[in-house]
Amino acid sequence: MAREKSAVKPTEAELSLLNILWQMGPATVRQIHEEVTETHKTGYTTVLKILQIMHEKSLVTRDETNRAHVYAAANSEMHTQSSLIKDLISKAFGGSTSKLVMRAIDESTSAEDINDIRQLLNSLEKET
Amino acid sequence: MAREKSAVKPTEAELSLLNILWQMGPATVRQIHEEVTETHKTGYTTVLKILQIMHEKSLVTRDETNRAHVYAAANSEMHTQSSLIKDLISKAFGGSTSKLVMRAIDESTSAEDINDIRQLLNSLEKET
DNA sequence: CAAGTTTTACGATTATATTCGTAACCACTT
DNA sequence: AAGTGGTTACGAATATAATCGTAAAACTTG
Repeated sequence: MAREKSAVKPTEAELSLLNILWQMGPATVRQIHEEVTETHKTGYTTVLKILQIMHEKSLVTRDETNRAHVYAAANSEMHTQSSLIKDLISKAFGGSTSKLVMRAIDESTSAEDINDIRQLLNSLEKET
Repeated sequence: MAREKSAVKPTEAELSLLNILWQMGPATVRQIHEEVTETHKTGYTTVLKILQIMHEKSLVTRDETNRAHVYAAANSEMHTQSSLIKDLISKAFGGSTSKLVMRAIDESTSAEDINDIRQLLNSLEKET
């Protein structure tokens, strides 16, 4: 059995590019660079290099049909978020989801957020 | 104005030592090494070095009264957990706490965890 | 086609993280 | 005082991450 989906954790720089890809959809290096450089000045080839590395790690797919390759996130935002949370829960919360949630919700959490969460819980209303 | 409490994010190795310190309380390198090596074989001087670096970063305090220095976590587990969550929320959840919580709670979350969270929400029952 | 532009490929550099070997240092024992 | 064992200090080696310069390749246009 081959290891296809080894859980690769994106680095910070990689995650920032993934955020852009999730927002924009498939994009060229130029498009991605223009977007990322809005908030964080960085060189074009830096972005290119990181995308190439992400491709090696299978964090992104690459369409080489045209000269300007088109990159796309290999995994959904949801999927990646879930794995990042699971990672944090195991490394800093002794594996307890409720501890993480309790720590996440503090005095600064907005009323809307709290209502959103309450509705989510209601939707899980099974027995017990 | 000096920067005393610059938000220093512990690395993975550092976090694993902090977990031990939170669990054991102040401890010597030897005690920490014995504990960490239970689950992850590593050299004594490796642990020592990491603790020295953490001391430079002010992640731990060091009592040099006795020959075997006694290290202690500089910040509480709660405080560190909060800052790690805030970091993740900003880097992977567009700043939305509720998105993180919703992603944290999934079908695999235990009934106990869900009840814990529900009770937490109830305790926040203000107006709104 | 020649010149200029855009893009990819690749390697070098720098920074940070992790690991460990060696030596110096200190305390205790004999 | 010499030896023994536990401790810290320090630097080196390795690994990973992030950045960018240079050049070759691919296309565009005059």
